[in-house]
Amino acid sequence: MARHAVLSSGEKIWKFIACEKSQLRLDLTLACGQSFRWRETSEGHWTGVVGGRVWTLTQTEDTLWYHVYEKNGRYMDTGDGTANYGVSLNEENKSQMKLREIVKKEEEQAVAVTVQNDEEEEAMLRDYFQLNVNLRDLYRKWGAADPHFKKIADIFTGVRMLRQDPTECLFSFICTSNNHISRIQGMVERLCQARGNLLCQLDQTSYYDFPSLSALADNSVEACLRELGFGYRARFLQKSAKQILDNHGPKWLEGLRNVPYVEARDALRALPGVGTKVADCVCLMSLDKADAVPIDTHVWQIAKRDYKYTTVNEPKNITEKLHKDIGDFFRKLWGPYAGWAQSVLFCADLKKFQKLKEGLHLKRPKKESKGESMVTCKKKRSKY
DNA sequence: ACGTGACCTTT
DNA sequence: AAGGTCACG
Repeated sequence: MARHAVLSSGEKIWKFIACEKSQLRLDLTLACGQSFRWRETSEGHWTGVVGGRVWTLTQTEDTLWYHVYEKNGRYMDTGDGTANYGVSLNEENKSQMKLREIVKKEEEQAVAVTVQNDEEEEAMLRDYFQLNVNLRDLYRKWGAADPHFKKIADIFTGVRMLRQDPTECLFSFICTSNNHISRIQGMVERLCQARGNLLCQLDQTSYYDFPSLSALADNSVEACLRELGFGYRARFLQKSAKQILDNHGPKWLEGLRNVPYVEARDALRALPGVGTKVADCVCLMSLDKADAVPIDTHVWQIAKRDYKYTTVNEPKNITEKLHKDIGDFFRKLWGPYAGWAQSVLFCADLKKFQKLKEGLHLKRPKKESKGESMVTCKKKRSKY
């Protein structure tokens, strides 16, 4: 059985893109809860599915290395040489000259196909990581406008917004309501396993594509997902898929990339299981709305704790008004890429990344947190 | 317009 | 209680 590629083994063909760690940190970007489909398959090596293909990524100081697997789980070599043999051998009547000519032409075609594949793969990664956006410049700008950001940013460099497939993003984030990351990861994995196409197997691990809208809209989906532990979200997923196909069509989600932020967000909110927060996540992470700032309980905590964000009559839960006000607050502070900046602070607040903060002296004393994924916010005594 | 509780399941 | 949403008053 095929194995996961490892850079140090040297036996595999790795391709690469020049990319500094200030522009991209795989460990932070792929594990901060934007996408739920990446796993660290060996140290510093991340394997996941993008664009219907299985990839392993790793990086050195100024290089992003990538490997794409064949659908059957074998490594992609220099092209499909095997497929060409039969054609040549069948031409028994050809002279040696003619045969050589054909073989040469086929080789050239194979090379051309390989080059074309390489270019396509690089383009896919550049698109997925949005490498045309200069993250270091953005950090500089955010840091200049916001001292707290600057303090965090020196450690949490390279946290970059992915440009995810809108269908995967929407249906993954419908799963996030009232939920935590570790469970969401398992649910999304089971969703792909149950309704997505098998792409390849590596080291006993099967990789599946994210299910299509029509696969998700199938009537059997709700019961199936309830069996798989999705709870009340099972119905939201099936109903949203059906509603999109019935009311808009299969290309609709992608089309929202060319629609203004608020309009796209409101369109998404019409779907079952999609409220303001989920809609903002989909806008930011898959629909090119860099100024969408998803406000969840943790971002609210961050706003209160680190930005002394206060409200006259503080509600128990996040209200629609609070969504807008906190969003506007951060958009004013960080500018048109506010959603990207927010994701840096969100990432820095994840419990699994707290060890990176050692040496950074925070105002608040360290306290053992019972929270699963986030640092709990210490309540202000004066308020009670 | 807000405030509240139910909703599935797991830690 | 977990990265909310929906249906009520």
